[in-house]
Amino acid sequence: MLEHMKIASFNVNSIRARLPIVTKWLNDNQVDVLCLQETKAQDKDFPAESFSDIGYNCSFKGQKSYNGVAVISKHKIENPTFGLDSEPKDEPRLAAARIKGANIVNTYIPQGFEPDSDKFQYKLNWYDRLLQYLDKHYKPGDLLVWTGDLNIARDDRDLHDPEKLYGSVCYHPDVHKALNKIMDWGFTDTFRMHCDEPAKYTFWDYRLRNAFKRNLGWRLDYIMATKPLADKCTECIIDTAPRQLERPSDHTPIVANFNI
DNA sequence: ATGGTCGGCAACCGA
Repeated sequence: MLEHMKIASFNVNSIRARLPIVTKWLNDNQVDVLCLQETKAQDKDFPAESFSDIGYNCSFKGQKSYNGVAVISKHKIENPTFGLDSEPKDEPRLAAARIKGANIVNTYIPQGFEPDSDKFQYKLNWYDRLLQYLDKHYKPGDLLVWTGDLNIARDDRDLHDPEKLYGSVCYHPDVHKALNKIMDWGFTDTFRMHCDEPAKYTFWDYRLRNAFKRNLGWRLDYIMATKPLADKCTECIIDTAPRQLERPSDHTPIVANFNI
């Protein structure tokens, strides 16, 4: 591990549409690792050269139109892998790697559509399969970061209207149960280590008028760490600076700093 | 406000 390691997560909603925002953000912030979700590009179309030009390596898995994950790193990306162990593997939803001795699992978890749909059952099942995956490949005592767009707001502080939205696919007792099973395996929510305030969001729906300005948002993006790493987490912040630029994503980055 | 806006990609799907 480095003496100092900054890890970030950003759902970009198309890496090609957001390339100027992402490269500017990397130049400004110089994080060690940036995990991306919803890159929405096939591998042949991923702009890897734009990252190597500014000193970053990348590992990515995409598909046409939907999903897609990437790990962007200043350091060597060791043993990059994609997807869950069981079928369907959903490779464009999970990227894992080892960087400077830290294990990284970057996920774009299914949104779930509606509570009574097959897609919601698929989301719940995805969480179960992710727990099996984590338990097979890692131990709670490992240096492990699980990050990404988890498509869940954890509690009333994490969404703008918890009463109205309770029971919707990203704020539902079943997804809370599924996420808490993984948290109980051995993760700490690094943002909540440092901030217990409500209304700190990482996502604002494009479909709500002036959602960002009115702060009608959700906290859906997380940096979870196992105890050995969480003990070293000195800071975790949500960076809304990219929201001020042209054509922002509907999400904004979250960044955690770890000191050895 | 039971609406609304994005991105991909070429008619709608997904969020």
